[in-house]
Parts: sequence; C-alpha cells; structure tokens
Amino acid sequence: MMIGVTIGQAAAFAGVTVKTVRHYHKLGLVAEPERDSSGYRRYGSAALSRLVGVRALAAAGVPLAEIGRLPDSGTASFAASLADVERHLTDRIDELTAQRDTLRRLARGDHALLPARAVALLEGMPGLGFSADDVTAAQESFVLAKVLVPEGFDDYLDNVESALKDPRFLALVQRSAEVGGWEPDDPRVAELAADLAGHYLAHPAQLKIVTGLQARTETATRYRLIAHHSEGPGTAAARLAALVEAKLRAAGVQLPRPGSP
Amino acid sequence: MMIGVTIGQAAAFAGVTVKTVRHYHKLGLVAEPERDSSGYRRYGSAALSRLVGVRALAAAGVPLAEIGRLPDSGTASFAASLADVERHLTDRIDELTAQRDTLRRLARGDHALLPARAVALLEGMPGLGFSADDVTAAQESFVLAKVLVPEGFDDYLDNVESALKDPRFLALVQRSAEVGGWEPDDPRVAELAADLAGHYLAHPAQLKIVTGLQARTETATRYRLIAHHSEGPGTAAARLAALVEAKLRAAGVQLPRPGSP
DNA sequence: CCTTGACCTTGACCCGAGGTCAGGGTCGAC
DNA sequence: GTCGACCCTGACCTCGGGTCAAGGTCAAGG
Repeated sequence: MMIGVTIGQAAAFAGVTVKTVRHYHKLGLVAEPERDSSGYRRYGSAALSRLVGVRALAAAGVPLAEIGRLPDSGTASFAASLADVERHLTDRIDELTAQRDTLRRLARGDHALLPARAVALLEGMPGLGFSADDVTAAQESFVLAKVLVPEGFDDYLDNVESALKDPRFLALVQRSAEVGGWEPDDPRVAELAADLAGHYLAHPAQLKIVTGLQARTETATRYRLIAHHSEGPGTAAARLAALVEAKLRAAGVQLPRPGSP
Repeated sequence: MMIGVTIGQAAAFAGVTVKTVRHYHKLGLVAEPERDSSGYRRYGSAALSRLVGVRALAAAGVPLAEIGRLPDSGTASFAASLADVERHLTDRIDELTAQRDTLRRLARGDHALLPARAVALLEGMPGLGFSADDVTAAQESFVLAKVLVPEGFDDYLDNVESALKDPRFLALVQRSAEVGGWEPDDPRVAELAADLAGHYLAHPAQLKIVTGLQARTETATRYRLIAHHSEGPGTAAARLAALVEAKLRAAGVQLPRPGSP
C-alpha cells in the first residue's frame, strides 16, 4: 500500500516544478516528508496543504526567506509582514514604471536624456547646414557639459541660443565645422582662429560660451574634457582650439591651462 | 601632464560606482581606456560619453547583455530593440501588479485564494457552533479539493451548500466535529458512523458530497488525500471514516479502496 | 623621510529563485 | 530484460553588481 503521492505529482498539483519543491525543502519552507522503501519522498495531505500555502505566498511575491520567518497565518504580525512585502512590491512597480518612461524618451530619439531646449538646438542644426556628424559631436558635447557641470548647463544653453541668432557667429561656427577635413598646417586654420578670437573679444556676451562653464568647474580637467572633446591629438581641430585659446589669453581672458589644478 | 580623469571621477560623473565601471569594462560595454604610468585607467571625453550613454540605457532597464548587442543609436533596429525591452518591462510590471493584487487578497484573510462561495461557507461556520480548529480543517480540505480536483470543485461546493441547509445533516456534521477528542474505541464512534451512513443512504443528493469528487478523480490516491485529510492513523476520526465507508460499500456505493489504481 | 588617508589594482565570493547538467537508481509496462 | 519516465544528490549558472582581501600609488602634512 503506497501512501501519499510522489514529488512529481505533488509538484503538478501545486503548479510548480519538482526542482522547486526540493528547493523549498532545502530552505525549510516545507518539511521533508517520509520516504518509501526506495527512498522516494511521499506526500500526504498535510504536506500538500503546506506546499500549496507556500506556493500561494511565493506567487504573491513574498520572498522565500520571508515565508520562512512568517508568523502564523491569521495573526496581526502576519498581516503586517504582508503589508511590508506589499510596500516593497509597490516600490518596485514604481521603479519599473519610471524606467519604462525613461526608455520611451530614449527610444523617441530624445537622445541621451537632454532637456527639451538642447534637443531643439540639435534638431535645428541640419537646417543650418550642419552634417549629421556635426550634430552627433554637438550632442556629445552637450551630454558631457551636462554631466560634468550640471549646475552651469542651463546658462550654457542660454549663451549658445542667443549667440546662434547672430549670423556672423553662425557663419564662424559653420566654417569651424569644416575643420575636420583640413591638415593641421592648413593656412585656413590660423585665419579662422584669428576671426574666432576677434569675434569673441568683440562680443563679450558670446565669450561666455567659453568662459561661462569654466567659471563653474574650477578644475582644468573638466573644462578640457568639454572644450577639447572630439579633437584627436595633432589634428587641425586641436590646433585651431589651441590658437584661439592663446589669442584669448593674450587678450587677458582667464582660461585653465593643461596641468594647472 | 595627466590626461583624462581617474575611474573614481568618471564613475562619479556618470553617477555609478567604481565597481560598476569595471563591470562594464569586463562585459565589453565600455572599451578599456589607456592606462597611465602607474597602471591607473585614464578616461577622456569619448570614454566618458560612452559611459554616460551606457548608464542611461542601463538606468532605463535595458539588460547589460542587450546593451552590448545593441545596434547603433538612431537606426531603426535600435528603436526596435528598445521597443522589445519596453515590452519586456511592461510584462514585468503587469506581473508584479498581479502579484500585488494576490497579496492583498491573501492579507485580507481571503485565505488560500478560495473562491468567494467557499469563503462564505467558512465564515458561516463559527455561527453554527464550529470551533476555529474546525474551520481551519475545513479550509484545508477545500484547498486540497480545489488543487486536486479543480474541475469538480464547483459541484462539490454546490453539494455542501445545499446539504448544510438540512438541519439533520448539520447536526450530524456538528457531532462529527467533536470526534477529535474521543478515543478510537469510544462506543459513540460506531453509533455516529451508523447515523451518518444511514443519512447519506436516505438522502442520495447529499451522498454526492462523498461520491461526487470521486467520480471525477478516478484515482484512489487523490480521493483518499481529500477524504482522509487531517486524520492521524489510529484516531477515532480515522475509525469513524472507515466505518462509514464500509457501511456505504455494503449498501452498494462505489468507493475507491486503498491500493486500488 | 615617513606617515596617513584616500584612491587605485586584481581576484574571489555573495545575493534570489530556482534552471540545467551529470551520473546513477527505481518504477511500471512491454 | 529492456525501455521510457520518473526519482535521487550535488554542483554550477543566471543578473547586476556589493563586499572583502591584499597590495600598489598619490598628495599632503610633520
């Protein structure tokens, strides 16, 4: 007379796998039942009942460790424990919902989670004659500026927005975008550097694009990461930036120097 | 001239821990940057930019393995991958929400997720003179019946509901509930068994409480698990059940026997 | 020069809730 | 006696890092 069902049947009744039942035994959530002569576990009604109860709690999201410590069903502290689990569950749901919202922004091309104003600036660039690579480079610069100097980012966007309304500045920026294809010793580099420095010095409000961030960062390292982003060493772009900085310094503008604190 | 920032600074900028950055390197999500003379990693703007991008995706719930396989940002398949992740996220949110609902039912004393009718029956028991232990035993029997013979559970509840409207049957059930305190050889056991069997045979509709489940389960094992739940071997309850079954069988009622298939 | 404390290096083990694989024993049916 | 389905134990895998261990490097202060 075989008494009780085997582990496979018990698992099927409770809607779990055999492995799961053994796992519950190992964690002490369900007592190990008697074994028959061949060493198989045999489950009676009490064991099945316990297994179903544990399963109901586990399916409701109660962590297994919690189930092991749970007071008797029906008591007040039992209800309190469940309320605790429910809070935890709600937090997790809120977290995932926030993640999903973030993901939607990311998928909508709201690249790298920049604020709406920055996205608008980037989206206007192709209409002003900039290439897709230019847009990408500008976006990366925005991301870096936001990450490295978050408290100055809004002012930075203010400065860029108003400067781009000046057609002479816009023309200079457009010439600068072409520097990627030049040789470092191209004579146009020095010429453009002179024009840029001259423009900045003639329009102090626009000079703030360069100096505004620096006033906040204090450390040269961050400034250099932003200002010299996407310049390979020894390129025409690097030489252009160095020339402009030198000219501004010569005119008395304070700029961090490589290696200074 | 130290070029680039250290791992701690890069991690702080991206809002992650040092360990996390190294983890990303190990997974190949961010290329290992150059090392300085002392072997420290030095992060330039490109590496920082990449780190921030990876972080944005990870914070949006994209699995790290997915980030590694992700096509270039901006392409159609990139958006498709993100949509995939979003579906996954939504599924998880739905799952957790369902868990929370289940948990609320469990916490509200909606014991073991029985249907409303079963809960109503259990809640009516104390008013009929049953003890808390009796209610618990009945609840466990319900749970077992539901798990072992789900398709017959509704009919079973029908039978129990209508039988309990018969005051003579109710009186018998109340006497049966006291059997837990008796000795197995108590003369009242045989007396009660005779009364129970007589009542079942006189009221075939109520006999279905015993035979209805059996007609569906087919296997003796399941029937015995339900019918003989909460009877320790050698107790008065077990003897009572055996006597009732014997009398019913003698009257021609088909009941599974221990050991039959 | 030496120490102190903060930072960096690699490597190994830990969490939850089981899944999967390996190697072997047992059952009922043919 | 042999097949397929079931059972046994034990060890390793997941995922996104956290934590610990044991040691090297750096800048500042005495």
